[in-house]
Amino acid sequence: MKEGPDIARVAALLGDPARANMLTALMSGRALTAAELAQEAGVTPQTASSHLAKLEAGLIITQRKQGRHRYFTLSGPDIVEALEVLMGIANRVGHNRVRTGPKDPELRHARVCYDHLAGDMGVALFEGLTQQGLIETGINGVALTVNGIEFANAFGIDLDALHSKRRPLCRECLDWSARQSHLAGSFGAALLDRFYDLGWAKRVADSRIVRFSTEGERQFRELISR
Amino acid sequence: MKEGPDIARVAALLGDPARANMLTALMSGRALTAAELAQEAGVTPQTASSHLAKLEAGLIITQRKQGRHRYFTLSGPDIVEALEVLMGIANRVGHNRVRTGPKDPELRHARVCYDHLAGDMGVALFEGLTQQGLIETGINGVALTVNGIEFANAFGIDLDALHSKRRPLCRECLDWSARQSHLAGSFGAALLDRFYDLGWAKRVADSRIVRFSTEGERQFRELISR
DNA sequence: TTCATAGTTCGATGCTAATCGAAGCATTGA
DNA sequence: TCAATGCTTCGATTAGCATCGAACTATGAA
Repeated sequence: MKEGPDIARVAALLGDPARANMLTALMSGRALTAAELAQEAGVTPQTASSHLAKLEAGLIITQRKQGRHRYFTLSGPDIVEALEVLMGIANRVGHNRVRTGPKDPELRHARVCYDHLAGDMGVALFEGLTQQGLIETGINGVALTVNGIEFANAFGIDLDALHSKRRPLCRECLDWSARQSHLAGSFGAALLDRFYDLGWAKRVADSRIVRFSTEGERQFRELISR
Repeated sequence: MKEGPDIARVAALLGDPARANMLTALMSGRALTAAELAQEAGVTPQTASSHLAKLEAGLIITQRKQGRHRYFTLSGPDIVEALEVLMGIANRVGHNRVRTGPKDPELRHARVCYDHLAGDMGVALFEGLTQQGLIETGINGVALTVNGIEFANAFGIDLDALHSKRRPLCRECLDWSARQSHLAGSFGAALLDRFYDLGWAKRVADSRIVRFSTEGERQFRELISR
């Protein structure tokens, strides 16, 4: 027989559309209930239950019972890493889900993509940071420059805390509405969190829309065009 | 509906045992023929052909026709990355088969992981440097100690030049054959470069194997056990 | 107790995909 | 030209698994 870690078993667990949808929904780090995950995946609760049982048996996710809810989370940062690498490959080889996107202008303007900013604002952020020499795109992907590290600290982002995670700091993510890159990875996520904290933007409930306040958007524009 | 890269499609391609075996065989960097891959996967040539067609259609591998042979290679370094991450997960969750890591003993001994040294030699390097107090592992990752800086200068590594790059100087990287850490980051890469320069080791063409000369390995052992 | 909500288990169904034998191309060498 | 090798295509079989309706368990609230 063959030797080595059984990657097929793990990959097969990620290789079902319903399960992949659930897992990407969990990438935000938030714990979600079985019902929420079922809706996220577009399947009935029974089907979701079966998938969740498989993912748990495979130690991809863990669950925590609380009252009559069951909260699921990814079992470790390596799962996030795997999902991000797979997203990168899917982008490269052009395996994108093509759906005639909702024409909702707010969604096109600013929305969350897992846990970071996407849409026109996300693309603007990526371009602004690049223009200012704060991030650089090389053969190994995107990375913070020395100036970028300074910028992050000044903006109130604890890079050490992010570094300690296994997840890559910066990563490109193809924007489906703008067809350009926006910034993913733990730094991308931290930036969006900071925008929330500063009160520049809020997430609209039950939607992927990120709504910037007038003042918030002004300050955001200033930040990326400094 | 959903947006974004279609992870499931890519993961499903990696999620079949036969295909996963083929892909891991290709991780060595060598181009292999359809027949070799069939044997590696333990399936008949017909079945292998079908799998290879799928992998090629999914742009996971590429083929090169040469005479009546067809040589297959992975389509990019991101595939290697994905396989390594998946191996890490499989290890963590205990989805193992008999032995870990690459089959080829030379690959297990010393190979490149992107641009730094991995395998038994890589792990030995990491341990040796730690033992001598040249690097230290803290909550924020690995860092050079004062003695380590001295060591680096004495060994002919220009730390200032490395510092100017945006890439972290030291970084831990889990070795998938030895299941222990080896040293990545720009310092890890610089060390390997230095080994090449000193003639201690050479990279084997069309492969990830790093081959140390007898004398080179002796000096390497001395360096890390001083 | 009774009802509502959250989630699971069971069973049936239907689809997909892996597998291999047999036959078919294509290339090379004699 | 013929034979051998390397690989693919075709067809049939099989097995696994995703899916959902229906029924069941568990928790909480009235």
